[in-house]
Amino acid sequence: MTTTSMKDVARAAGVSVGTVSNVLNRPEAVAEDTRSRVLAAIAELGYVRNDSARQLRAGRSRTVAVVVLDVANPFFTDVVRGAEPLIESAGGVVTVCDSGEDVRRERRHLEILEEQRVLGLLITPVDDTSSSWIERLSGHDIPLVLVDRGAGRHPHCSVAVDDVHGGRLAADHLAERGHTRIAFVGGPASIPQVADRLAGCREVCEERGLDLEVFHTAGLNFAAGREAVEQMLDLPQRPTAVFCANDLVALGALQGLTMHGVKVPHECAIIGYDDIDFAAAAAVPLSSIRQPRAQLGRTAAQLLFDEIGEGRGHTHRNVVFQPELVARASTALDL
Amino acid sequence: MTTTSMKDVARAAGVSVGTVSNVLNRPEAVAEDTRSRVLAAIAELGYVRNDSARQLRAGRSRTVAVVVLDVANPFFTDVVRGAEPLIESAGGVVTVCDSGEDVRRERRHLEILEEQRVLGLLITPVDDTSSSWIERLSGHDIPLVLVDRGAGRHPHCSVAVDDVHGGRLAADHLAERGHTRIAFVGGPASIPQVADRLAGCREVCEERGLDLEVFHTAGLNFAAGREAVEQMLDLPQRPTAVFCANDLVALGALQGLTMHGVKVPHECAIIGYDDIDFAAAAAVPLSSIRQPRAQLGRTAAQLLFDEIGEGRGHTHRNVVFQPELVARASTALDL
DNA sequence: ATCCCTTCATGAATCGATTCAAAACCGTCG
DNA sequence: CGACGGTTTTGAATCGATTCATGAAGGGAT
Repeated sequence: MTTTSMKDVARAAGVSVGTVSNVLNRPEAVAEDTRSRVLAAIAELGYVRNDSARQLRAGRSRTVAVVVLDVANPFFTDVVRGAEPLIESAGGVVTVCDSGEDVRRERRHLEILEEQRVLGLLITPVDDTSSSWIERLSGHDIPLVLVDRGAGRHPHCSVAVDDVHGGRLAADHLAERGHTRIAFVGGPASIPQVADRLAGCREVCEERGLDLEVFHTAGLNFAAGREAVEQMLDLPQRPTAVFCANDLVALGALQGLTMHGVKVPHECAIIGYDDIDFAAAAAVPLSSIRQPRAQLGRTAAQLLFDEIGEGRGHTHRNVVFQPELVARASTALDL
Repeated sequence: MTTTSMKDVARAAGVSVGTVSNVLNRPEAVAEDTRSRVLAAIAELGYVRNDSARQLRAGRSRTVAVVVLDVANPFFTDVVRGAEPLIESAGGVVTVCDSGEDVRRERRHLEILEEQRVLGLLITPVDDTSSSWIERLSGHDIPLVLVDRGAGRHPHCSVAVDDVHGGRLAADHLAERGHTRIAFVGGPASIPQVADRLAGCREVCEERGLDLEVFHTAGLNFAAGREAVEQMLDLPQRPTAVFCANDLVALGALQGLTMHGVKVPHECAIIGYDDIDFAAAAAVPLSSIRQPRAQLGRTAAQLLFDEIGEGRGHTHRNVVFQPELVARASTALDL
């Protein structure tokens, strides 16, 4: 090994390792000239602290992991961006893990994070089967906050958005625009956000007596939306409006419809969910249900550090935000 | 601490710690019933390996870090997706660091990664001042591969796309569509990709005698594109075509122009760079210069593991891909 | 019964930083 | 000169997993 350790620095500076450690961690407790001698040795040798050793001693790492469903979805990157400043200013290091909406990938990440003894966790669980693993981490004293998801009866902090309400907003909006045959596109159904948004939509459809056709997809991405509309177009009685579980799906649907010559919104309206930046810039500016993305992240980080700070005697908090409708051309009455 | 260590497991199973370690790392070297006794104890106590201790002993972590300019840019998430499978199948753990096109953030990440003794690094450097830090890591035996960027005379592996050629492709295309007043939008100029794309564009403009107006932006994002066109519209002699340094900027520009009632492509054409999925789905489907995103990531990971495997006697390889033009409506002659 | 060989298990040494009780040092005052 | 108080420095113990030389146990063969 060519790696230089504290021992080498100590030797070069003619002091003990304890002193080198002090220079790094409590410089004020070291005499002026000793300190500069040590710093010189550090620079000279190009010494770099070994984080593994520090962590081993400390028993915890400084890492806060954010486990998201899809890093390529701007919704989640915005959530992460919202959380970062607070974490970093608290001396933490952010690491983002992408579960890809796959329980097995999620579990692999959680295993690794547990082995790494992370400081804490912000997680959007893939589905309900995630919870046993989450309880496990929590039982091993790893503080965590559920993101974009209520805690239900589980003993955790959480920040969520009322997805059922969001689903209602979308359906109400379509109903008010005169649509009576509605398609819902999204999946897998095991993802709570998908289920809730659909539930809200379904409530409204039943209350108002609208037809609802559900298209379940394998994922919440571009391709899924494009494929779903292909199926939809084969239907004898084609829906006149599509509610997509998120904006990526909606943009895919929009592209699919356009490719088949179906005019949006005249022949088929579309509404998405999340209101990512791309929604407003789409071929037909996309109506959507907006969630406070950055605020979700910021609040989650806040709750996490509250929990870390308060320790055992901590009372969990569950914050719920309300989504809002953003109406654009894709559901306009006429252009 | 409530954390259980190997010692606890050893005691519970009535064996030595060495044996527990063997069960975990070379199960075939342990007798059947001893092994199951140990595994039972592990399950019973809910024991979880301490990665810090492992790493300390091993001298390296299993983490491969990917340092990108902007995680919210689909270009980079696609590059990461391309690299992941290979890294994970080699037993590595991927961590993504976002420099946000900011040298200071980049440096902070590099410091931390060095302290963590990462296994290797895939990095898209922010600018040339990054290189001193990169040399430092490299000097400390951390293998790294430059991504989306040639190594120049630096002793590293790299995978890049010929950005000068890409810039030429874009400018040639606009020229062939009859444009003679061209705007370039992108920045900061210190980002090599931006500089190269501009250089290629400039070459063509000089060869063909086209007017070129350059708008430097502070970042390569949506907002930057929108703001740049605001300035452009104030010009007495407005350009008839815009070449944007990437698709995010182009989408922003498209939105800005549309908001001001400028018809694309009739009154102003736009061409972007990267050909992200959203480009094809834009308000006006965006012409762009396509790069092999996933392949960039895959190749980079491949080179990294080659270097790790070959050790000291490794010869660096520099792979360069060629970009290609994807013409869509945003530069169409007429609709 | 002896010797050899194979298969398993042991436990001490090691990685590098942190911590803290104890020691060293220095100036001052009685 | 010795005692004392305050400031610095020391060095051994510690965190938890891995490694490897050593040894024990079991099985055949002679």
